[in-house]
Amino acid sequence: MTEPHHVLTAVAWPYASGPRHIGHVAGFGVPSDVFSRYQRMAGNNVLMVSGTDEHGTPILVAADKEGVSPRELADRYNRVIAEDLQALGLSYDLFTRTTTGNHYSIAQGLFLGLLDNGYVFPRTTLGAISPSTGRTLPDRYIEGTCPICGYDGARGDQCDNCGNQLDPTDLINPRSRINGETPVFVEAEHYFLDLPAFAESLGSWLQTRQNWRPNVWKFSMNLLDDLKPRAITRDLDWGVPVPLDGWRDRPDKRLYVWFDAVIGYLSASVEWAALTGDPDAWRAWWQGDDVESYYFMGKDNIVFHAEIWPALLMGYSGQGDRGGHPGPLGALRLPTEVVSSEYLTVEARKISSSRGTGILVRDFLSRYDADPLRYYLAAAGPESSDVNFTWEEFVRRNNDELVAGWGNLVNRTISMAAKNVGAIPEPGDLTAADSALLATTRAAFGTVGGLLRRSRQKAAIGEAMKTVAEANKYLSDQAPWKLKNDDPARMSTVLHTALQAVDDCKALLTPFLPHSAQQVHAALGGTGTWAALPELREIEEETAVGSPAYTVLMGDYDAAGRWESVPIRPGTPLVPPTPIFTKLDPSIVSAELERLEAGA
RNA sequence: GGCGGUGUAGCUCAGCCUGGCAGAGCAAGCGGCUCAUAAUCGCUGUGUCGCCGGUUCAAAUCCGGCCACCGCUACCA
Repeated sequence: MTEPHHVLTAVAWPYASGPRHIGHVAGFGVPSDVFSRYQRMAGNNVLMVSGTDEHGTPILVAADKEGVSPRELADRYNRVIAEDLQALGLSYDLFTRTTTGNHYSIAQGLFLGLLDNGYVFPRTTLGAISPSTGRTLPDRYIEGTCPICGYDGARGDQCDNCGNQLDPTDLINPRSRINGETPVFVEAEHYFLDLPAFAESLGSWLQTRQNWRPNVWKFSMNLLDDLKPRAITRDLDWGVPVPLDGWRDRPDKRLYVWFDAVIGYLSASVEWAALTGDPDAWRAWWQGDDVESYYFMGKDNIVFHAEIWPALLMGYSGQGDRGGHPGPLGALRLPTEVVSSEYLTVEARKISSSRGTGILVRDFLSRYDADPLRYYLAAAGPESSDVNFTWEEFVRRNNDELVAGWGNLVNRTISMAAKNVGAIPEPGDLTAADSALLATTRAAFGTVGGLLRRSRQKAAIGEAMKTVAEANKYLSDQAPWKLKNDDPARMSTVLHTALQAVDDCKALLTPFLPHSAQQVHAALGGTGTWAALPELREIEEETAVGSPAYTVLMGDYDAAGRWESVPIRPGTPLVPPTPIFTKLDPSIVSAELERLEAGA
């Protein structure tokens, strides 16, 4: 791998039907940010993009329920979600939304490119329609009596009682779950993506991707066995218009939300380039020879990122089984890796059946800091299997690992140096123990970095915390507090060495804990920004859906710290620090459990 | 039904791809230190590695079968 190169971090788009819970950010948010921050520190050119996914039936249903327009609902939750992600310190180069004029035109451009290359075709299908609204009624919004087992609450796609898959036309007495009315089944013309026309090209591409997490790769390979054409338009009045004569102005035909949502990675990249004043800048992350792209999501999204999105990119680029030619934007690069997480459950044993309630990000951050949550999710997140979040474990990890391990190391080291020297002390000759500690922290940059490049984040933060333990052990062994009177020169050397180790640990932990890394940076006498944070910015633009302005998350992250041991400067003034992490009282566990039981 | 994942110490999990005396952290016990948010450092115990069978000199690891739980199954996004 030649460095520096261009790294696209493509983060799954949260659906703007409501506020998101910590399970969502465990799957896509924190892992993608840890990865991006590391890649930037390692000197690569990172573009991290995402946004809120704002089309589709669930948003219409939620909006109707509240008596607001879908746009108003999307506005509200776009704002809530963007603020939550900002509070977590997720370093998006652009977090935008799917209801921008730019996104509409890019999505339509991909549709036309695919049509032009023959990978999209029209077909008449029988679909369920809500008679009162004329909108497509997805299978899951239809319920009725199961024709197989007689269960009355069967859904249009599957019976929860007997587990059989159903077709909504099979149901006895079908009715809409939204308003109880009887759906009508009508023939309608829709466009389909010809997935079977990608069977060979997807298969040979996946064969080159065997370094993915094994479950993701196997799952993707299995999908190839049963590729069927998939509808990419719907009978809806909310979404991206279909860019064809006779369709464009129809209020009841839109691109299907999954189709426009995955295109968001590309449209957000283009939007970012336009916002930064260089409209072609996005091409470096989509068309260069040194491009790597990593897609972060929960496991329910594998099919879209390992199958459908690559098919769209191939089709547009003229690289499907039937060939073709690149669309107006040019040929586009396929994903380097699809990094999928499993699921985070919350207090599963105690709460599970009650209502499946989660913990909202906003709720969590109103009472606790972002870094302890980031720490928990990085150290104990659903990286390779489902994991269960418990408040007891959260308190333990915060108190015993963050506060007692890392926070205390920072505090004791800087306090001692500040009180006894008042500055970073000069080192004398290093003993074997001094050199060994520094060699350990320096080596950790290679170890931790290697694990992060391979999406092994739990192991990576474990290795970083191991260096913290080494530094604590070094202080116990060298006992600089005993040297104050007898050998002040040796004390200075020990403190210098320990402070250097703290500075190295700070760098190693920065991808995981940006907020506290910045505090440690300042406590060590550093100035300026070490770990940059995202900010909300207002964008003025006439969009296709009539909104004069919208909010995005952006940031300037390039000036931040480097992934290497940087020598500290003796003489830098130090003052006794204030603790960077807050110890939590164990009583919060029962308080939070009660809050959960109350069914927020 | 099909596909994928998970099952290892009291708890949370790593190890399995590439077989070699069963690991880490926490909790528990003992001791040291006192710079630090009573934080820290050292020592100590713990296992039918879900079950049954196979391959092998050797299996948590490879193969077959079974059980339990979780997820996906394409019109939720």
